[in-house]
Amino acid sequence: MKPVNLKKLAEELNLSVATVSRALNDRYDISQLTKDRVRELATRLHYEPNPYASSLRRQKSKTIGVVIPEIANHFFSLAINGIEEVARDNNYHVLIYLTHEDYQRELSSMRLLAGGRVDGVLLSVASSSQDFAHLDMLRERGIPMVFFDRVYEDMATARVTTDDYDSSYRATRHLLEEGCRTIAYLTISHHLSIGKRRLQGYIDALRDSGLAYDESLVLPGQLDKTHDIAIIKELLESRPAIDGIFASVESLAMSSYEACRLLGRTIPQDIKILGFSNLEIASLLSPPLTTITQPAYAIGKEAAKILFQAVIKNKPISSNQSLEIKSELIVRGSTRLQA
Amino acid sequence: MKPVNLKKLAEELNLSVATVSRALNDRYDISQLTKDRVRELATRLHYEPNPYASSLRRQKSKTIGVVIPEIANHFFSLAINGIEEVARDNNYHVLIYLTHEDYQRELSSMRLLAGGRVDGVLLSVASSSQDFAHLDMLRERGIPMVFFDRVYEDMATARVTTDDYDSSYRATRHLLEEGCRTIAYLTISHHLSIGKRRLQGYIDALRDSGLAYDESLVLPGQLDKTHDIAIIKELLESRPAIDGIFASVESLAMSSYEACRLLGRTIPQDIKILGFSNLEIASLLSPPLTTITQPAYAIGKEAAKILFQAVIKNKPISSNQSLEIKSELIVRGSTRLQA
DNA sequence: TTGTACGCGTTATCAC
DNA sequence: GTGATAACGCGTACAA
Repeated sequence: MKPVNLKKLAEELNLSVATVSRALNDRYDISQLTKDRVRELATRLHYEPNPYASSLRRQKSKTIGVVIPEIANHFFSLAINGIEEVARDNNYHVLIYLTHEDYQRELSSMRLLAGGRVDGVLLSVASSSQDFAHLDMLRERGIPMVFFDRVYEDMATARVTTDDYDSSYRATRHLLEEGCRTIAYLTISHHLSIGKRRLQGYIDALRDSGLAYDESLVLPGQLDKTHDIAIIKELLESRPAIDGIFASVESLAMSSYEACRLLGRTIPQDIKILGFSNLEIASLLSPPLTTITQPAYAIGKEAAKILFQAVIKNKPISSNQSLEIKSELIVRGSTRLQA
Repeated sequence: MKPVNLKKLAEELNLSVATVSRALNDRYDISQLTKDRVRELATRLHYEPNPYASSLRRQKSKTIGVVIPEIANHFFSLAINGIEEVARDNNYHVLIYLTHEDYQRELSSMRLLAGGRVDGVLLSVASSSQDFAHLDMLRERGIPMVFFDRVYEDMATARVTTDDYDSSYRATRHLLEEGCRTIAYLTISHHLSIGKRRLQGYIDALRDSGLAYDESLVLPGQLDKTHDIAIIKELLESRPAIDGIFASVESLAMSSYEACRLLGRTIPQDIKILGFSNLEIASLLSPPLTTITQPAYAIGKEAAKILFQAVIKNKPISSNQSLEIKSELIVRGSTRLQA
C-alpha cells in the first residue's frame, strides 16, 4: 500500500539514498556488485521511482500534451495513434485535451499546459479560435509546440499538414470533369488556415474551368449533426441546380448523404458528393464515397517526431522543419457511375 | 522563459512564500487585501503553480490514466470523450495508453501507472491478456481502478459494462427470426469475459431455438484486416450453408462486408450480417448495417464518475458500484429486406 | 494575519 | 565507490 521509495531501499541495503539512486540510474561510478544488489531488491519490492519527485528535480516531465478538437473522428484518432507510438518509443507519456472546437476550452487547456506539466505540445486548433494570444503562454515558458493539420499561420513553429490547397483543387476538378456545374462547398470555419486553403483550391479550380465563384454556394456547417442536415437540405431545395457537393470535413459529407436521402436525391446521378475523410469504410457506404484521404497516422507521427527532436535535444523548433504530406484522392461511386 | 514561481511572487511583493501560497489557495487566514495583491501579480505574470512540486507535496497527481486496446475505433473514442468530460469537470488530467491488444504493452503501461503517476486508472483490457497479475501492482499501491467494457472477472473492483449476454442473445434471435439457420460467429478473444458472454448469448439463443451449437462456425478474428477478410472468405466458401454472420466486434462486421463483396454474396438476400458497432454511419452503409449499439459515451462517463468518487473522497471502490448500461439492437438493411 | 522551517522523493554536487 | 547534503517548488504545522 505504501509506496517503496529510495529511502526504504537504502535502509534495507545499508546504503545511502544517493548510492541507490545512482545504482538504479546505472551510473559509471557504482560497483557492479552494488548495482546488482540494488536492482534485485528494487524489482523484488516492485520499486517504481516517484515520477513527480523526479520531474521536479530534473525539470523534465517526460510528458507531452496533445490538444485536439475532438476524438470521435477518424482523422484525430489515427493521428493520436501515431503520436502515442512515437511518445512510447521515447518513454514519454501523453496527456489528451479535447476542445470540442471551443476556443475557451483551448485556452484553458493551454493555460494548464503552460504550467509546466508537459515538455512539449502538439496542437490542432479549434475551429472557433480567432485569437491566438493563448499560444504565447507556451512560448514564454519555452515549451515547444508543433501544429498538426490545423495550424495558426502567424506562429513561428513547425507544422505538419497535408496539401490542402492542392487536394481541394484536384477534388473540385474531379467534380467538374464528372460533369458538375454547380458545386456547393461545405466548410466549418473561415478562420482556420486549413479552411481558407481548401476553399481557395475550390475557388481556383472553378475559375480555371471558367466558372464563377458563387459565395452563396458556400455553406458553413456547425457542430450539430441534426442542424447540419437541415441546412444542407435547405440549400439543396433552394438551389435545385446544385449537382455536386464538396464537403471539406468528413462529418459534412455524411450529413450530405443524409440530406440527399431525405430529399430523395440519388447519388451520383442527381448529385455527386466528395469529401475529406479518413473513414476506412468509405468504400462500404451506399454509394461508396469518393474521398480525399489524409495520411492521418503519418501526420501524427511526424509531428511528434519533430516535437521530440526539440524536447530531447533541447533545441528550439524552426518553421522550416515543417512538413507537408500529400493526401490522396480516391474516386468511388459517389462521383462516378461505374467506379 | 524562466517560469514564475512562488518565490518570485513573494520577493516582488515583499511577502513570504508561505503567505503567497496560502493567498493563492484562498485560505481563510489571509487578509483580503493580501489575497488581491497576490492574485493580481500572479495573473499579470502568468503564474502557474508547478504541478509536480504540488503533486509531490500533496501526494495527488490530479491525473488519471486510461488504458485501452485502440483508439481508432468508435467505441473507445466515444468512451474517451465521456471520460475526458468528467475529468475536466473535476480538474483532472487524462493520460492515454494504447495497448494495441498486446498484453506486454498493457503490462508495461500498468507498471508505469503503478509508479504513482496517476490517482486512478480506467482500463479496458487487451484481448491477448490472459494473466492479470499486473493489475495487482495497482492494488498494492492503493491506486483505484475501474474497468469499462472489457473486464477481468476475478478482480474485486467496479466495472461498467453493457448487457453483453442479453444483446448477443437478442441479436442471434433476430437473425434466427429473419430466417438464418447457419450463423457464423466472429470473435476476437476467448479469454475476455466480454467474449465469453457474447458467445454464450449466441449459443443459448441457438439452443433455445432448437439448433445445435457448432464450434466450427466460431471464427477467431485477428488484428489484421486483410487477414480477417481472407479467413472469413475462406469460412464462407468452405461452409456454403452459412446464411448469417454475427460479428462480435465492429471491425469484423466490416471485414465481413468486404468478404461478401469479394465472393459476390448479396446482403441480406444471400447472407445476413449483424454486428456490435458504434459507427454513426452504419445507416449509410450498403446495405445499412444492423447493429448492437453500445452506449459508449455513457460507459466512459459512468466509469469515470465511479473512479472519481474513489479518487476524490479517498474511498475504496467496491464491486457493487458496478453498472450495466443497456445496448440497443438497431435493425437495418443487412438483416432484413425492407428495413 | 503573516513568517519560519520542514518535508514530499529524487538527483546533482561535493567531499571522503 | 560511496555518503552527506542541498535543491527542485510547493504546502503546512507551528510559532509569533
